[in-house]
Amino acid sequence: MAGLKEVAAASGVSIRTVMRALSGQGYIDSQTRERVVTQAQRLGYRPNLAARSLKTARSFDISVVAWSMDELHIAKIAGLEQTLRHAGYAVNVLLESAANTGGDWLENVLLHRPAGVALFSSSQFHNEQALRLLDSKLPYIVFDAPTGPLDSVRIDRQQGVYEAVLYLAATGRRAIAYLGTQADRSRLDGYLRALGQLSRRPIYIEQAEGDQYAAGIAASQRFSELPKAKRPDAVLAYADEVGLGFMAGLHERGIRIPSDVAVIGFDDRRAAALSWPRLTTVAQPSRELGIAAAEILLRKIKGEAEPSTGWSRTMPTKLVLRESA
Amino acid sequence: MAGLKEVAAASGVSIRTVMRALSGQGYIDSQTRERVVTQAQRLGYRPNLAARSLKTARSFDISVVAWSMDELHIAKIAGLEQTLRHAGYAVNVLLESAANTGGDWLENVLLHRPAGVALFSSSQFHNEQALRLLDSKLPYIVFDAPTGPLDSVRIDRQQGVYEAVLYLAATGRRAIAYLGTQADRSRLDGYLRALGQLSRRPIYIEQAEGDQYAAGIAASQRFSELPKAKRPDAVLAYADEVGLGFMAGLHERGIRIPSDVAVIGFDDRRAAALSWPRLTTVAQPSRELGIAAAEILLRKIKGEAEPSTGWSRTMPTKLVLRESA
DNA sequence: GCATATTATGCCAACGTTGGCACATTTGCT
DNA sequence: AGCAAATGTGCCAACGTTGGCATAATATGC
Repeated sequence: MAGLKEVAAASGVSIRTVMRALSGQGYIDSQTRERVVTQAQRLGYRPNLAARSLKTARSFDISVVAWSMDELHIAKIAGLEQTLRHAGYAVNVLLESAANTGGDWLENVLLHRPAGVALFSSSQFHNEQALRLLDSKLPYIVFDAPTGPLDSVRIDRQQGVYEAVLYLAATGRRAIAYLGTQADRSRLDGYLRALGQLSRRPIYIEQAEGDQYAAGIAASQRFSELPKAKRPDAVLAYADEVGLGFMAGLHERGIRIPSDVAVIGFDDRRAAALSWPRLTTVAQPSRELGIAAAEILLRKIKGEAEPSTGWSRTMPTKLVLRESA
Repeated sequence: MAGLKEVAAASGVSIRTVMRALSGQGYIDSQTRERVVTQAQRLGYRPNLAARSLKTARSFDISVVAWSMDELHIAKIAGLEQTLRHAGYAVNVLLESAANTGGDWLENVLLHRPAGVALFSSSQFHNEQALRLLDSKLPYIVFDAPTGPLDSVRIDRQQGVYEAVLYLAATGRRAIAYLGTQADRSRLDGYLRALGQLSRRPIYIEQAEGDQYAAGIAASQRFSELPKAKRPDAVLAYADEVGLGFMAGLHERGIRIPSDVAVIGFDDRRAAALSWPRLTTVAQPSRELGIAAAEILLRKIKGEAEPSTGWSRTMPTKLVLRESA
């Protein structure tokens, strides 16, 4: 309710002086400052952010754009929000699911003139869509963008899988299979790299399309049809959901985990810690990813240089050991 | 980049006329309008929201405040966001976890002068905290507030549990136990109401404090120590996590689900659909809750009456049938 | 005591939009 | 033709903050 004007009147000084007292910039008598600050407090002065944005032609909003909200996004957003808020920015969420206005997402973002944008990559935003960020000249960061010209924070999937496979080998597993699709190279490459190092031949269990849990169950069926001697004794699943489905199918068929087969998932969804046995999995440092994204965004906003190196950042995963492996 | 001024210059009319052309309010020659609209399009006119907010003294932001992001919040936020965006509002997220600035959450909200606030109730925001919303005079809605003076959208937990128990009885279960704490009355009341109707005596399995999954496992231990004849053949768990822990413990002890014991959870977390067997559970209509909250907020903002009835809304749950019961 | 920094304060315009008001033009009616 | 109503357009002030500039008061150096 109270603006600079009211505070000025109450303290018997001009608006300009109130500004100086509150912003701490420029010369000001310390007694005057104290008097003004007291009055501001008493009157409950709150700067009008709209007026400030109008005048300074810059905003303190960051738009976070995602196709849909996913459990995996949340921790990232939390880290992002925390960091940005510390820096005085507010986080604005735009969910671009099909159900929404149908307007163009970027147009929607630009309308709000945010100081920056964070985009969650997904099949809907891949490249053609996301590349438009470059034209917009807005400071931006993309979560988990595919390799390309976009600045992005990513996790090292390849390395994550690599380490998981080595862990399985270290715990005495002889035949380690990869349950996934050929589409995602990074995970597959990690698997192949590890097997190469172990001088073993890869074993593929193809993941069916569609629902991942169902695909896991389907895979367990094919698995159980193998003669016992030829069954892998460890499976690295493309994602937690696949791994959980696979485990469910194994339970159904009386195959024991981890004694008969060890299973490792990927993502560390909450469900991985609530299954039986609890699923060992490769976790992303989600909160840290969010923080890293925020920091990049803030540096971009400040206009710090380093254009040559780009702003991408890849972070390591962490193997979360539970009972399934 | 282009403002009303530029569009006005390009179309050879005054700013005021451009406004009329674009807002569609007041008299305007249709040819002029067309010309102006064309120019606006060509120049990529985007209204300056800050200027608008400043001038009209109202904003089109809604602050969503939560202590932390939770899987269960997301779907609600999605529904909320969708509805609010349709109405021209943007959703602003404030996470008030301990890690944050330490500033007062309400102060933070007020600083942004949102058109309204949606608060996710939690132990941190219970009553003393949330009641301050009333003083703020801001349009607000609380998700899942405890019974009290606050306008809120809630689910009918009592009825949800009631129906779940009746379902268990209908499928031939004779001894239906309640695994939970005495603290939460609504669920317990639903259980008691159902048992009363069935003329059966309640069976309690006390849920330990702390981690819910662990509490479920602990409960399964006590359960398995009962002589077989005295074991309940159905368990209604306070929450999915408890139920999942309970199931895990039963697996460990060779007790079969659902043949020996049926288990029903509460919440329909994602993990409930990824367990083995998949957990039957009481689901909240999350998206609809979000939409309902948004609608209430919008009506409050519009200043529609009905102060006598309040704005609370309770919505029914839905029993999601899976294999665990 | 005077000139010159230094410190302290105030005035004013501007950001882009909006709404009140006034003016100009056209239409409809007697 | 005359007058009122309806239609079309423009001017101007204001929202609260900010930054440039000017002025006033005090301190510093000779």
